[in-house]
Amino acid sequence: MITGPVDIHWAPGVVVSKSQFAYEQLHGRIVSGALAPGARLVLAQVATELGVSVVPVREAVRRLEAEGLVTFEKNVGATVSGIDPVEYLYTMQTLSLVEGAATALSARSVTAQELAAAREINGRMRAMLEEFPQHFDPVEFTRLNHDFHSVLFEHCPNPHILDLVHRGWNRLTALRGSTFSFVPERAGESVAEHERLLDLIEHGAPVADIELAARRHRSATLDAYLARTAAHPDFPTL
Amino acid sequence: MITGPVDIHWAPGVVVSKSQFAYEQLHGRIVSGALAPGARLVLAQVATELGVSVVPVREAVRRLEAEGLVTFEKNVGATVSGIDPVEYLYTMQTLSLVEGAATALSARSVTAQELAAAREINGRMRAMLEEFPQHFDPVEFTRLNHDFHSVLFEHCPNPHILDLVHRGWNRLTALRGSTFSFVPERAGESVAEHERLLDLIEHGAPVADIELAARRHRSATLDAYLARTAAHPDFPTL
DNA sequence: TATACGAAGATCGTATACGATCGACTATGG
DNA sequence: CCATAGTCGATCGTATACGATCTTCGTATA
Repeated sequence: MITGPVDIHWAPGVVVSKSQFAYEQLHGRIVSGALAPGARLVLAQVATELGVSVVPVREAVRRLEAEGLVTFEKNVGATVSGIDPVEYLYTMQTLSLVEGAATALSARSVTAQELAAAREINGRMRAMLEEFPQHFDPVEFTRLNHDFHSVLFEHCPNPHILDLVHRGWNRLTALRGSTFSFVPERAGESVAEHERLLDLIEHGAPVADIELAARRHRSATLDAYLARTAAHPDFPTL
Repeated sequence: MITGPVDIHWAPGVVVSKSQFAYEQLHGRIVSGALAPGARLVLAQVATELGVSVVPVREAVRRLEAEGLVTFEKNVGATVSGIDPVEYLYTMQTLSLVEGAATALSARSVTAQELAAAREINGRMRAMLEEFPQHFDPVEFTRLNHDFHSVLFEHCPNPHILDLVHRGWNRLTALRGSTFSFVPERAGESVAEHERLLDLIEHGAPVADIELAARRHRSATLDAYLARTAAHPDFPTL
């Protein structure tokens, strides 16, 4: 048996530890949906599958726990996190906050090409609604939605805020599936709001306006969700 | 030698694992300043001191790394994080964002007693400035400042946001020391801004106004810091 | 039948062992 | 004297071993 680090060679010259390898494997499978919420992660079993020992796996699982993708219970084990309505509310509200900020902080750095790319993506989203309204695919629509917003916040110069945005998106897409499967009525409004957001950015609107627009855009989706479930109507909002 | 979990009995009925124990020990020593930025954390050495083996210590260190209190370099080791001007900027900006939100979300839940307590704390801060201006103690002033703000954001109903606020404060106080040692000129303005913030909350001002006031209060301190260092004058702000 | 008790299996938490890696120091050649 | 290659010690990364704990399931008893 091989012992020691045995660094897996990733790209030429790049080596990753086994715990990093285990983390990336599990993270990928959770975010991609291959590991669905509720799936149990038995350390020894995962270790065997990945061809490493339990120690790196354990470390990977703890990292995933810190990101909210996995729930770890003492002396019991790890499962891929579920996300109940309350957790959904918390996560969406937090994402609304940090994504609004990231979008505003990025606004001045978005290039004309990127703006055009975002418009093109939004055009495809609109086309999905107008041309094939009877075959609306919420999964694909949600994916495009992610790509659209990525363009707008990826230039965020504050890596802490950007990291929080990524974590929020990961949690939502991995644990909740496609947003627009839950609130399809938001699809049309989203496309229109995207257009307004692009205009604000293009015309160099005050960053405060951009932040508010991006924030509202997301919290409106949360409101639509809450209206459906009628849960926590008195939860304070911003 | 004792092996196995050996759960330390904390309070009656409460048991914590050794990795939790190690985490709490290290976290406490870092936040309290007993372990200063730059201090090396040699796993085997820490393990001996705490009376556990290296595995739980390693896990604790990784948790601290995720919180930004420790820097862990592959195959080299862990050190208590320093915080350079750029990191300070990132952290303050993020804290400005989440603390503003947490304060606004808490505003409606703050009781009259708590409001009075906050006023009392702010009164002591004012007294420090007015009565003994020649013996201004920035450390004590910073502590009171923390207590003041804690009252205003601790009711935040969104635990994710509240957690981010705590992490931000921890990072700043542990790694940077007392804020008002760096920008003593902000002390007087802070007391005045606190008063305005309390008034807004007491009179039930719109949460958006409260959020903005709380956010500005913090970002003004950041601005004062940046004015001193003259670093990154073009960094985008909210 | 329902409940309480207890034993067995699965799984976790931790200790220990050891190869792998990095940084510093030393030696050697230019 | 400086640069470069080689060696050594300190420390990390991972594998393995094993006691501790939780859950489950069967059995006895009211």
